[in-house]
Amino acid sequence: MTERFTPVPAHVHFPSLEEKILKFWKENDIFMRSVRNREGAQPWVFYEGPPTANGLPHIGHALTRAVKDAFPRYQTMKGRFVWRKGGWDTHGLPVELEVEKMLGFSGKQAIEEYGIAEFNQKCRESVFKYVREWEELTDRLGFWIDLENPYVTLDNEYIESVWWILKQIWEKDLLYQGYKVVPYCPRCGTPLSDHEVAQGYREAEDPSIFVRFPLVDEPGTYLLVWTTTPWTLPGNVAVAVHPEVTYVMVEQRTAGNGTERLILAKDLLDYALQGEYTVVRELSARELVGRHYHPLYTFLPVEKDYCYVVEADFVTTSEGTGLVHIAPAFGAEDMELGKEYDLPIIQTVDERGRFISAVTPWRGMFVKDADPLIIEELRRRGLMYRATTYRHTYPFCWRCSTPLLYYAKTTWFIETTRVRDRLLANNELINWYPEHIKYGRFGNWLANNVDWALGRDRYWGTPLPVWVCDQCGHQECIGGIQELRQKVGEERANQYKALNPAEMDLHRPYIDEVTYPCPECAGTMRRVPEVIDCWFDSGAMPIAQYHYPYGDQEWFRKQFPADFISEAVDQTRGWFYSLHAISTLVFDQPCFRNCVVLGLILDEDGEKMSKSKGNAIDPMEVIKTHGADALRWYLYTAAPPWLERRVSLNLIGEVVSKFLLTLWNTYAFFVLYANLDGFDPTAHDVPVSERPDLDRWILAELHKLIETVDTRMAGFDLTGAARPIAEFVDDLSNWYVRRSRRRFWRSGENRDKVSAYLTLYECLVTLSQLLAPFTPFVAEEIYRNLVLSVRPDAPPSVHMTDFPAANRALVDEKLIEDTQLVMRIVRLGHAARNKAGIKVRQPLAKALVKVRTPAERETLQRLGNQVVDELNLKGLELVEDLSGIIQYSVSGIPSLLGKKYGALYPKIRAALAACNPAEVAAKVSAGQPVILTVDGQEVSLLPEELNVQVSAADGFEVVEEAGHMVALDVRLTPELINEGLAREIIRRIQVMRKDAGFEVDDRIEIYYQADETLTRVMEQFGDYVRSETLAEAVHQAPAPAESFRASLDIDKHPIELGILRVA
RNA sequence: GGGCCUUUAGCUCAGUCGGUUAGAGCAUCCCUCUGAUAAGGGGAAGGUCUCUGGUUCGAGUCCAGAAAGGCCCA
Repeated sequence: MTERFTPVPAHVHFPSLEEKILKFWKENDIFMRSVRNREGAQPWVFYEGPPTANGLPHIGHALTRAVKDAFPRYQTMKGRFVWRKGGWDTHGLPVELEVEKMLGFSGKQAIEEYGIAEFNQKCRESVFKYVREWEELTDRLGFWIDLENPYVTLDNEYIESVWWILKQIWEKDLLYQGYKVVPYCPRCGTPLSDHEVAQGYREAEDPSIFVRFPLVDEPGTYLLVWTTTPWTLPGNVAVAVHPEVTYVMVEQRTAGNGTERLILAKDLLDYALQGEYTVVRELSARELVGRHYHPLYTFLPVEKDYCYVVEADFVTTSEGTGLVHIAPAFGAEDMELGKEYDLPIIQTVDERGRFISAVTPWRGMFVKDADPLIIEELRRRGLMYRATTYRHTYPFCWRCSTPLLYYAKTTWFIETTRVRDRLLANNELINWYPEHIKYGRFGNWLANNVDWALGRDRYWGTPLPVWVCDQCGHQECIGGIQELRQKVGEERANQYKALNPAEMDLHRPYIDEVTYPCPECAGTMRRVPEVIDCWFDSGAMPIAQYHYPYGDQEWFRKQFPADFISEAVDQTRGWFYSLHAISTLVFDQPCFRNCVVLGLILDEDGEKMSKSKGNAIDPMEVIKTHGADALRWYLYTAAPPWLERRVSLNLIGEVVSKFLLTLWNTYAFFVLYANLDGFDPTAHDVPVSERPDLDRWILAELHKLIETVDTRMAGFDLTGAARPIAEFVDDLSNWYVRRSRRRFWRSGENRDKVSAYLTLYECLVTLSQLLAPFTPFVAEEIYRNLVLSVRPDAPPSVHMTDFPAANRALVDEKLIEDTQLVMRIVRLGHAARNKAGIKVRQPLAKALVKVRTPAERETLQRLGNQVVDELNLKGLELVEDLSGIIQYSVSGIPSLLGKKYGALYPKIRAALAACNPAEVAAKVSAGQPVILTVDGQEVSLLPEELNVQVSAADGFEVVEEAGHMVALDVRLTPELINEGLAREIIRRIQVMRKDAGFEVDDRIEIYYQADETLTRVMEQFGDYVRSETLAEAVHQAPAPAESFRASLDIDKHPIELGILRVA
């Protein structure tokens, strides 16, 4: 007989199975077909956040990719057209630094000597260094995304679109050059944007110094000023006080036995001062404002009035002295304040972070290195009051770890502060998962928005397309290649490598060569030297990935904005912001409607995984050990995606044994028996209403599950969707199949068996579809075997099918509840057996069951056969009253009584404990109230407010839970004992069949020799033994030599058994 | 210094509206079932629900504060 379904091995190696499925997908182009299948349907737009392939992917990337995959697969099955274009981020400082490291460079000078062209060529090669590993992980994890036609941020077309965007911003007059304090990396020689700074905060130990600033009009009196950056003192131009802080003047003895007077905030006396002091008097801020002090340094000539006390709201009294040193060149707030008071800006530091030559004592020194020398110098001059150190978090360059300087320089900005309200308004239209990101992390960030520092004084990046006249300073922003060619002139354009179509490269240094005549004067237009922040590149991807507006505009409009994006939480101020900002700047609308923010992955010890710690788990290793489905399932179910979670090989292995194998074996069970029976699911139909309770129950659960999964996936709740599937698989395997097994074993055709097959078949096929977005491999395998084996015209892949639709009519909630009751009674019965120490194989006469309500009683009358069967009983009695074999104890139900009686409840509880429980129980079962006197007050407790518990037994074993009670009759008769022995013999023979390697449907002959007891059992239960073991004959005779034999001891009775396969 | 998140058994996680004895899986131990199963069932052991205070008849749950860890900002 040929098998209808491909036989399923009981032992499965998921990684190999997945390789097979991958091959199938590839050979049949299933991914693209699943996408194209929905062509013309409403698009559901997904954006890929581009990774940089100059580092190896780690487990966190596996999480991101697993999440990014599940929703598009689901939406595709829901009928949406989900285009999935891959992308690579290729520009920026991280890339340059890798190359610098490789070449052994330590700064910009080395790069310029090496040659920008050669350096950028190396960058270009470096960004795809690990692209194969990235592709392998992507592919092997089953992340369906088009990596054959990805967008790449270094492509000329991509750059052209970025230029177009910049021009839009330029035309709105939001792109400007400003002299501002920016976070600046002196090693990289470039300012960083806020979101880059955000990447690099670390604990650091800095000087903490209290410096005397001598007042001009009051010799011997000093402003006591605190700072952690001594190197900024040569740039000092003012001291700020808070208008509402109370200041004091104190007197202290000096080392030279004289006295001095210090001024500082009253609240900070203890923080700042050492030794004894006397308070001379209090001063208001107003008394201090405007008073001049002697400049600490005069390295640079100053023409404006400076070195006096000013007011500022940002002064705090949480630390320091309440007097803040102001150096506009080295602090954003200082710069603002400087503008307000028209203070000079004293720039004492060059672009490499070293003192300029005018700062004679420390010229050429890196400023941080000069700190101790400055402290020493101040000490010599008697201006240092106190110098210690201070631990705090301080920003470092996110890639090269150099401490950043806040440093005033000229650079390019996007005036995002002018669209702040729009940024906030557009954020209102975004659904964040988890929700708190919206007004928390992201919303706060937007509310505190500062202008986007766009320019980078670097080499490998999108060149800033601004040309400036070398004569008159006229500026133009170029928004496209054609536009630039026209400015230059077609003929000349082709002479530039940057513009010649044959070898076009818009990067530096080639673009720097392109000049054209100034339209305003006789000068020459030359490009500014900057490249732009690479975060702008990635934020431009919705537009630039389709080369908008130069590419297919209609396509772009269909693919904007995104329905869904997802990245880790560290992208809040990174990619999420750059997407949102650009979209708001250009189109004034949000760029994505739903954003799933992912938490970090921790190792087994809860430590953050990082390459440097060496505790990172290689995702490919996990996949090779347990498979991609197992990894994916773990990531979906272990915790909601936004929580950090721990990952280990063991935890993922658990998924295999607990979930995947349970599913697999249910599937294997179906195929095994369906093949034996030649069952064809397309050839039968039994209306669900005519199927047995068990079938209708699992179908009710199934359709309820469909609804749950569907709703939750639509609401981006991955974990909420996935976990119930695991519960269903457990129910299906451990209750439905377990309870239905015998129905499949029956020979011949009958309606009950057909019902069972149809039901299990529907469950498995539906499961394969529900699971397709989560565990795409095993889902595919099950689907293809179960469906294509009988319906060759069905879609060739589960991923090309429609997501199942729930049939509400089948969701019989009552039946679901009823079955839960049966399961509970069975559980109590097992507990009772266990308590009595009687194994399930030993039949028992009966169980007495007491339930809580007439409805439950009715349920058990209907479904009690399942209890009898499961507990190996001869009968079940539903009883109202178990007096005689039980004892009672009584308690109130707090949720009811507490609410009703409030503070009296504890006393009621005590009074109840003093009552005779049997009497109370009798009243309760009679439906009468129990009347107590508490605190001289008569209290009437209703039966439903009381809980009666039972215990003890005599010839019975009783287990009770929440009003349900099972009393097991544990008295054994010789009949029952013999039947138990028969079951034991059957089990031993079954084990022998398995050991002998017989097939499940092989027929056998049994030979036995035994003592008197077992011989009698074999005679009495011979037919039973025969039918259970598929034996055609039972011989009381020595087993032939060719049979499979065993000498056994059953309950101290010896038996010799032999089994022989019948041809 | 500020914002947000997390904290429940050795590990991974549930815990609804405040309500009886705080649950499940893994791991350990005992028992058991089994011709689908690497599974299932019953039990033992394992808990200061991070801590302190408050509200309440009653707090894992609500409120306030603190601690630890994480992320982000200054």
